[in-house]
Amino acid sequence: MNIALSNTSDKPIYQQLFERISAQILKGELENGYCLPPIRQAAQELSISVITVKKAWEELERCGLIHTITGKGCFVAELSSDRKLQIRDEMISKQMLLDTSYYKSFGLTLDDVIAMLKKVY
Amino acid sequence: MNIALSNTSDKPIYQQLFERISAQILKGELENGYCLPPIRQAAQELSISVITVKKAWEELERCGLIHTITGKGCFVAELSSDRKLQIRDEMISKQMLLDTSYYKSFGLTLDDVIAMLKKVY
DNA sequence: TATATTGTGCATACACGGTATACACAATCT
DNA sequence: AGATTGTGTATACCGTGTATGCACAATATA
Repeated sequence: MNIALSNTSDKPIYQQLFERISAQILKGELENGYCLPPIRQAAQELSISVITVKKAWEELERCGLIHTITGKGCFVAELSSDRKLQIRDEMISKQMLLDTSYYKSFGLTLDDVIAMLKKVY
Repeated sequence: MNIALSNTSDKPIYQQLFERISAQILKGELENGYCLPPIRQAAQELSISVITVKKAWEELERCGLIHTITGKGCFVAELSSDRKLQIRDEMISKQMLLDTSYYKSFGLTLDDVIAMLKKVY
């Protein structure tokens, strides 16, 4: 649970937590079958509420990234590398759709965005 | 005031309104010196509260896109085309910085993002 | 000058989401 | 049986977004 959370961020804590863990899973930093720390322990380590951790875990389960067994714990799902890439692309492209609609509303073309992206990235 | 607002959007109404107006100004659809409708009238037309309109107008003023004269109204600032492009790029790149940090956290390279962008845009 | 219009400021209120605490219950492990 | 872990629920607090209403300041107009 080496995760830095910001309470001043525009994003809620459970969202930040979800994004961090899902990124770790999809990048293979958390192995298939790995048992996540108990929600109480995670809550204590991160100095947040159990409910907040739970919410993040629920999001992970909804995305098929972990599976939960009551009384045992929460485990990283068994996913192939290809499947992980697929899920990652789905998540990113979904977000990118929102991001680009903003760019478009200001009249930017694809080339405009790419040019600006090269400066920023 | 031909603006469609969504109350189910993730973004607050005043934010949506701000983005729409600022885009119209920066694209030159609203001419320099143009007088925006009175906040009460705008509120009524859009079926929202005066405060919400006010908040959007304040954001516009903070960005230097309009100037307000108490008792007269709110007017589109006198900006050159170059200045408008500059402001636009500042606004977009600022947002893009946040967007890309999300992409990066999932391990995407610049080429990854560009490739996905071409599909989505 | 008087009235209307417009922007400003403040008080109040409500809804919702995010967060926290605490307790009880279910499932599992030892 | 007792400890651990996940689940569910009730309660509460706070900040933000939103709405309503009223009073005030500045301007325009008759």
